[in-house]
Amino acid sequence: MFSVVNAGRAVEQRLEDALAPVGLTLAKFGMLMHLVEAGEPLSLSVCAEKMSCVRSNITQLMDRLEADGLVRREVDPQDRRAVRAVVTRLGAERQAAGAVEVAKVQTELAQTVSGRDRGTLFRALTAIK
Amino acid sequence: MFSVVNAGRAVEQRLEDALAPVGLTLAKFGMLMHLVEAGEPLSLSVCAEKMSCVRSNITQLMDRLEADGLVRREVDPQDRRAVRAVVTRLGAERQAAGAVEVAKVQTELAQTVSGRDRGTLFRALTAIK
DNA sequence: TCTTTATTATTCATATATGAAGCAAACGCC
DNA sequence: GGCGTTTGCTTCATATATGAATAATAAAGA
Repeated sequence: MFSVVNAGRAVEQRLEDALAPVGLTLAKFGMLMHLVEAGEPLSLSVCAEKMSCVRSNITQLMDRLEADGLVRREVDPQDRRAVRAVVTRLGAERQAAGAVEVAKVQTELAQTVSGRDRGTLFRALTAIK
Repeated sequence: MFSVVNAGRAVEQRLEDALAPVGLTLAKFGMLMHLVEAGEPLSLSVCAEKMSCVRSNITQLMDRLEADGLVRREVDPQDRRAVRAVVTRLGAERQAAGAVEVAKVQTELAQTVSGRDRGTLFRALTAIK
């Protein structure tokens, strides 16, 4: 049980280390990734769902992303309560650079686990909820 | 890769949920567990090693544990720079109660993963560093 | 011995995360 | 239309974590 927790933290740390030179954290990269994937501005509520976290966390994350110039807040004209996150040009570039680093980590980790075990691992881990 | 991170977080959350009714968090329980296991006061540096974290984190964790009355700070007479953490009676009781809850989670999780897969899972996960 | 270096803990700034409380806007219903 | 309820976001308090800077003490070396 603790090996699952430890492995999770180890992978997170490796991702953080890989993203740091690009100027991203795992949280920032994750948010940008979802936004780029969506291809359109997302309301902060939707962002919270995608990131599986509470909204107040997104408020703060957006503050930091906005301070970095990677995202812009935009009021939804249809629903004036809603705020939508728009990825800036710089944000998209940074996300792409981060994706390259993340892919490298993925490749490295793939070598740690044999191909035969990978399926078992994936099935077992996704069964944990 | 992300399945490892997600599974790790899911297990952490289950442990947090299981420990909450006892009045513990995972960090607090982990620290108490190491102290009880050691059977003697540990310096904060040693605590940081056991918890695999930075010392300033332990300073804060001890502040909270001390505020809860679960641990006491004691100056080491041999080395007046050092501070040792002593588990209180209440701390030991709380740790024992927490251990029961953690064991329950362990049992639940064991049922999620078939016996045959468990070995593979453990080997693969502990290989990730 | 006296000075330099290393170790120990704390403090501070910051990042990430949660949950409760609050405000503003939209929605439903009468 | 007006009123209560829900929704969307922010703010605040708190927990966990890191890393840099600092103070106090110990250890090593000239």
